[in-house]
Amino acid sequence: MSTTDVIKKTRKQREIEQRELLFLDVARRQLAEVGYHQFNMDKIAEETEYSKGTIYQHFKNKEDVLMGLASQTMEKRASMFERASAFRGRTRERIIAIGLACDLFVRLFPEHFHVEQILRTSSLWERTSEDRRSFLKGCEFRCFGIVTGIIRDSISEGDLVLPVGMMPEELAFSLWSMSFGAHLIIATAPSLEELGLKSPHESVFISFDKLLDGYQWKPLASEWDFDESKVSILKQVFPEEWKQIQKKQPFHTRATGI
Amino acid sequence: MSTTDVIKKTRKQREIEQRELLFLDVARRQLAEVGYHQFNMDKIAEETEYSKGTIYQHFKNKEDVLMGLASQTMEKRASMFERASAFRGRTRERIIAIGLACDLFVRLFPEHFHVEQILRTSSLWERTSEDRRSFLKGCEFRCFGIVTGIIRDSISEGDLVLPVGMMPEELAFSLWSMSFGAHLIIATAPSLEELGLKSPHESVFISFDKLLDGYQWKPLASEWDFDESKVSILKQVFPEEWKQIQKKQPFHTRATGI
DNA sequence: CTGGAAAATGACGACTTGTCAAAAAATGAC
DNA sequence: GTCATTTTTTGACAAGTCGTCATTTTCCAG
Repeated sequence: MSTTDVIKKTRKQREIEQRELLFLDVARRQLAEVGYHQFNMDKIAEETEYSKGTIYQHFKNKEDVLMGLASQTMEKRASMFERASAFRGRTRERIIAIGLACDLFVRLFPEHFHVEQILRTSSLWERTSEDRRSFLKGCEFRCFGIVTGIIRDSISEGDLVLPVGMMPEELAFSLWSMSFGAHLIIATAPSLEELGLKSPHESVFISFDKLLDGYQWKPLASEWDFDESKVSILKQVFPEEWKQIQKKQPFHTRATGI
Repeated sequence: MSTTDVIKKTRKQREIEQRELLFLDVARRQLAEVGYHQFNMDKIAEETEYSKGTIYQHFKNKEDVLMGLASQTMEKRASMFERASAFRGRTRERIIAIGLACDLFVRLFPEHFHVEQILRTSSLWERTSEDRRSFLKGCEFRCFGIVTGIIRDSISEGDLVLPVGMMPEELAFSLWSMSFGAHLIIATAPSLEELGLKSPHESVFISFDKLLDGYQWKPLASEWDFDESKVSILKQVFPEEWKQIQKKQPFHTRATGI
């Protein structure tokens, strides 16, 4: 009896988890298709062929659905950061790997990045469960911790000396700001072309390099071929993503030859 | 007759403009008070004591009201950029003046910055009039043009040499990314404190300096006291704003003595 | 089969947006 | 000052959305 109980319970639970994934999948696609303002619960109910009430058993409210999407999104980002950080090389290469992860993330999964934007602007946090809130905070912590970890490594390996009184977190914050700001502007500026920017994604890497040079993070750009490093990183830790992005729009660097 | 016509017409027009300002003032305050999701037309109608229909004579729809707010916001930012750019000093000081303008802008007028966030994330652009769209684009152009102008000046004065093939616009884009990204994260990250960031606004300036050092924008941070420059800039071009910000939360730099 | 528990449903109240026919106000000719 | 005409303002209303909850359906142990 206890065994059947357990089996049935887990089967039921699996069904429920399965369904939650279905809801989120459909929600993500619809969000991408119709946009934030047309996005509504009735459409999700219709497409999944469940009633609205059933959706509301999974999610407290509409914002909670978005928080569910955000959870998947941040999980994905964190896992990409972890892979990037695991690259075997100089610390500056590893931080570039993080930059590459960010680039791949926004270009391969624009829907995910869109969810991150919504997460930042709308006040979803107040209307969601504590569980989801803390999960999301955890992902942010993970990402941030990976970056500060690389920075700490670079200091202990003698590649980097921070200005007096400056904490690794502050540098991590700069990198975060630059990457996030750039990608956000790329995704939302009415017309970067008109402003004279042909390939903003490349610009991000250049400025990234200049910022690291500014901090004197060794080896400096003049002492090392980081374009080659990028290829190594792509081969080693993002082979799948590399293939995918080459179908979409390849990287423009000397080393990749394009 | 023609004269009375003109007088009456302008009086009426003045009334209408006046009313539009009233609507926007109330809208801005309510947006700040209740947030984006509680923000609605009925409340504006109630507080201004006009009917909803009258508001809809001024604005195509709710998004258009937000675009109206955004217009004022961007106008304000552009005017602050213009003042900053007029600072008489080295080109690197002038670009720091822009950074200072950004900092003052977000700290003194958080509601304005909030509108900019909404402008970027929600898709307001599609549902507004061509007039407002082009006005806003114009403001963005103005701001961007001021920054590229300073960069061009720095090149012609020999303070800066861009990497081969790099356009001034790309550097402007980096600065924009960093500033916007940092302020956005500050305004929306659930808890920067927990991540170990005590004074993120200062960090922005430090990274700004490092980025400029990375580009070898002369004079380098090691060759010049830019904290002193900041005080000069505040005195010269932002005296009013400086007073205001000192009431709220003063700057933390060596030169201001805090 | 069956009775009671668990899950699913969708009609409904509350609220918002944007419209438009009707009411009110302004205008100007006499 | 009056009144016909134009302009402006109004708010009731249709349409659409969120989130609830009484009712119905499904499930399953005995």
